[in-house]
Amino acid sequence: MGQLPTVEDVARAAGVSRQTVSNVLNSPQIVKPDTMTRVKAAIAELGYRPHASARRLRTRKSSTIGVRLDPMTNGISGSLLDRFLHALTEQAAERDLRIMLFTAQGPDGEIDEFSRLRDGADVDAFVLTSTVHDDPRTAWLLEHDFPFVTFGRPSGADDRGDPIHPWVDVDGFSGAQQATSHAIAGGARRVGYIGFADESTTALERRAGWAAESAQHLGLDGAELDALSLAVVDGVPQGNAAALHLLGLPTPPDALVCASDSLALGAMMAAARIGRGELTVIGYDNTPVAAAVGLSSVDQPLDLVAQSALELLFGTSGSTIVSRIHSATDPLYRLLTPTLVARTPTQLARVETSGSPVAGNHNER
Amino acid sequence: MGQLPTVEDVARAAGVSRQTVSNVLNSPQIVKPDTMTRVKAAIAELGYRPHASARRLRTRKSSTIGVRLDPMTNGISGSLLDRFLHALTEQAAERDLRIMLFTAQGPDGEIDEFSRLRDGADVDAFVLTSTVHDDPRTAWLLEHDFPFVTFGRPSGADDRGDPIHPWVDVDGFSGAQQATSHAIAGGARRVGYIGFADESTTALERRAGWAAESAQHLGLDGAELDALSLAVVDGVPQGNAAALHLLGLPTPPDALVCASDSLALGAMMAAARIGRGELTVIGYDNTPVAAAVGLSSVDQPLDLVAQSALELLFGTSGSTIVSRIHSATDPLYRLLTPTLVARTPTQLARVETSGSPVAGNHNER
DNA sequence: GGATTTTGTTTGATCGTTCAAATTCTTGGT
DNA sequence: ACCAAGAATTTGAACGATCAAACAAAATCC
Repeated sequence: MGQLPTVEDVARAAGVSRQTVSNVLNSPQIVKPDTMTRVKAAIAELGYRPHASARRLRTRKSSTIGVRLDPMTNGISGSLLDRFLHALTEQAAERDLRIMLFTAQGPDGEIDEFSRLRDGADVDAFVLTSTVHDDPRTAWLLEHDFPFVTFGRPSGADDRGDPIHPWVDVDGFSGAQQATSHAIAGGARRVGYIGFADESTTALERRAGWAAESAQHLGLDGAELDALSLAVVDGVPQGNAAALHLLGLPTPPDALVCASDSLALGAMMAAARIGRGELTVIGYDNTPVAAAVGLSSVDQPLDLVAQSALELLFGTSGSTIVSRIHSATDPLYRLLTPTLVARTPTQLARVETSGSPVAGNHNER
Repeated sequence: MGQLPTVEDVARAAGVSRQTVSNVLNSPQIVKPDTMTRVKAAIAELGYRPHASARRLRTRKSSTIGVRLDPMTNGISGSLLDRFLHALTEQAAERDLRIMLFTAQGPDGEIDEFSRLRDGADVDAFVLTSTVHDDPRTAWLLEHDFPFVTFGRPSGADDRGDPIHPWVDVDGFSGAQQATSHAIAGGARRVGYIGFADESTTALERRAGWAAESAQHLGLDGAELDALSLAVVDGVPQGNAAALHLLGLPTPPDALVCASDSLALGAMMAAARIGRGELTVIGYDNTPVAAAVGLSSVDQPLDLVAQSALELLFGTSGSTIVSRIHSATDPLYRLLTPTLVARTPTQLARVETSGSPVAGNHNER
């Protein structure tokens, strides 16, 4: 077994020319059925596979998508992006696309990498995650007219009517609304909300979803809603503290909707501790932790997000970049709807049944 | 701005030949300082970057490492592999290597992908994770003489004296030992252990580390150790149940070492519920969850794992595969030592101080 | 100083594929 | 039967880089 077989070898074995072999692979419709089978047999027998780099050199496309691996571990919810990466890799495989990872220090470093990967013809497009307002990365890519999609809508702009670039996102309004609705269906009359302190679209949307549902079905006004909600930094301790605060109010909430599973986990623990283990707590992102502790959570359809992202770049099938003109029938974005995964808290449910709530205790040292 | 510049363009601009430009990039030491600067200036001015695919075609190397993205989300601990992926990507970037992801259904599908990526010259080597006993993947790669490293030692074989392939692993014995030692230092006299039910090297090692430390410093014999330990499937509910069992014994343990953070989280909750919130519980893998709930945990040095993996493939520097001959001075494996991250359970500790209000601000609007 | 090595640079060939144009084979109409 | 038009296939060139060998220039030797 010396060299790997090339088109030349296959051609000789099948008694045809190079180009016909190439046609069998790339333009099957123009080759006669007869020779088709003959060539295919030769390919199978020799175990031929096209040399990816040679093809890329000639066609000037890499069939590869660049994705930056975010250096910061975003705590529990960080796994969301990892799950997205999984989904993207799988969806990409179905189109014979590959995912190439890279890292970079800050936005400037990332733009450097963009430039390097573009000039080296390493990737055909980028998928960006965790974009921010006025992101310099999207600006650079737009300026250099290089294909990309973002997971997360461009904040601030008119992202629906006239999006400045393709994006995919999951409707946070709907997610929070569903969570709230579920709490109400479970008998809650006052649903509290623990959200993010930042001004991101995500943060605003989710709170708005909770507020709208609460206003419509529980008849709460703005002031009451403000009293029932808190905006904090994401994290378990923060969720814990926030829940303790809300539950300590004169008229405390009888359910809690949280903007992340981290916050929800903290809230869950707080509730259990002060003897309110029965309290409905709903998280967001449906992370493994939520599944592990039996926490209801809003699930983002990451498979669909990945699929939609590829559709925006490559069309409904194939692996060739489509230059997209924004049209009414075929918008430049996809807004997907999340679903609520309802769970019964296996862990903490036992707390209430096992009698007295625990006064947890000091750890020495 | 028409075409991207090529070596030809740079050569013309600098008044030299193609090859000299190539030498400046690949063999800087053989080119005269004078022309060197001239060529470099031309490169900078034209913004030239080598075309990766063309180079790959000629050199028959891709400077790319293939990594399979495991389809199953391994619960809380699954993020360990994601963190490894981050580390690997960063380490690879320092050597101008890239990571290419792929997915596959089962070992056979993965071998298919190996074959495809190898034949297409897409990757120079593979990094394998979560290998199993008699793994067909390593067998295939060895048979086809394709470079690879595994994260995780080949179980069963004489992995140290005469390893059948390069591997990197983290010493589970030491990790469990450190965890146990830490518990003893905290005053524990009977340290319980909740481990994995499978027969993997990992499972055996970690238990052995705990057992050795307990035997040496607490004077426990085999029977006592058996009574203090339990082997279960990984997961929060399992950890919970196991902890309840152990803590319900006539002479219960006064600390628990667990083989994963999932188990530890379950154990922690169980302890808190039955009024033993002060119980020392130690997890494994130092996942975000552990950090979030303030759980001491054994941290695997994933940066070092990644770095070592690349060293085994490419030597101490550079991006060219080295065919390695096993020698005593330069072993074919790396066994790394984990470290214990000691934490005080922030969540449960805060209960006792109980009063302190919320850190977050109210949401205005 | 001339022969010999060392060092630096250039030229043709090549990697494996697809494109573009040229060629041969089919088909069908009159 | 003939010729035009289409279908199927073949041939030369090109993608952008590096390799190998040839060449020119400078440094070393006796």
